[in-house]
Amino acid sequence: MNNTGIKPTEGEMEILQVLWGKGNATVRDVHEALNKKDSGYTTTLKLMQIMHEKGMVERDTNQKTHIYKALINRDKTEKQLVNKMIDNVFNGSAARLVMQALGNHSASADEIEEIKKYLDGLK
Amino acid sequence: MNNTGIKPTEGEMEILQVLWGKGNATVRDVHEALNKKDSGYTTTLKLMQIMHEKGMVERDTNQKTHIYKALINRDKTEKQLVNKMIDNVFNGSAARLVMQALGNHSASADEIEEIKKYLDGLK
DNA sequence: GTAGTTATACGAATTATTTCGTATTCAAAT
DNA sequence: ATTTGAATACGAAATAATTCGTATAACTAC
Repeated sequence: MNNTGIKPTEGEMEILQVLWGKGNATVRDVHEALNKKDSGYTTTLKLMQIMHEKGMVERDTNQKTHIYKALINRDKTEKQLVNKMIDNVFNGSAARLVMQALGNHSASADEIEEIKKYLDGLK
Repeated sequence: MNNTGIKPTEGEMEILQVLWGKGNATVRDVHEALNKKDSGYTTTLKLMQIMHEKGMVERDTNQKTHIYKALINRDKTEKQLVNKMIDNVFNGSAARLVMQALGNHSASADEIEEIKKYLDGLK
């Protein structure tokens, strides 16, 4: 298999988020999308360069301004992080994670409906 | 409010896991519970000492062998980490996290039933 | 009481991650 | 052509996290 064991750091996740959303983006695009007051442009640049070294992203360097694109798979990465959390925080219980995710804040009635439908599909 | 903003590291989470499970534990208890082939006893010790400095755990030092106990709240900590992941990985959608958690990891039929009951309760 | 085992304390090395400063290059506008 | 602005490259500092080595104290058993 391919990207087993790749574990993006928190900063890398933020960037991947943007790349997955936009498809393609320049460093400036990304830097502005995450409007961090706390860190500068070259920080974002450096991070993206490191991600490139790691093979997480590819870039088109034909123009002066490089265009970046995520190389690692969104779904796989999400699954990996969720699994890690299930192990690391919830002792292996997916159910406990789910309840924690729903019991607390952001689950709207719509979302809950959606999830129920999804569950019915699983059975 | 009390522990807002406390963010256990990964190593700390593993230890908290054990402490929450057992209630009380010595360093050796913890070290053996997480049987890491890759790091030694004093590493676990040091981590737990640091957690003590940070106020995450308390300890009874009356005996030679100290007894540790988690001070920070399990539920709060879990919620905090889950919320962070919802933001950081799932762009704010709890539903997406839930589906990722169920679609992949071994959510058993029992677990799914449990979750559905839980959802009905929420409505 | 001496040897052996098991604790804690704690400084320091190692590794990972983030951040920035500065040099340089390129393009556009004057 | 020269200035100006925006881009990359890259070393290196700053910060955070983990790991270990070694000193020392305490308990156990001979």
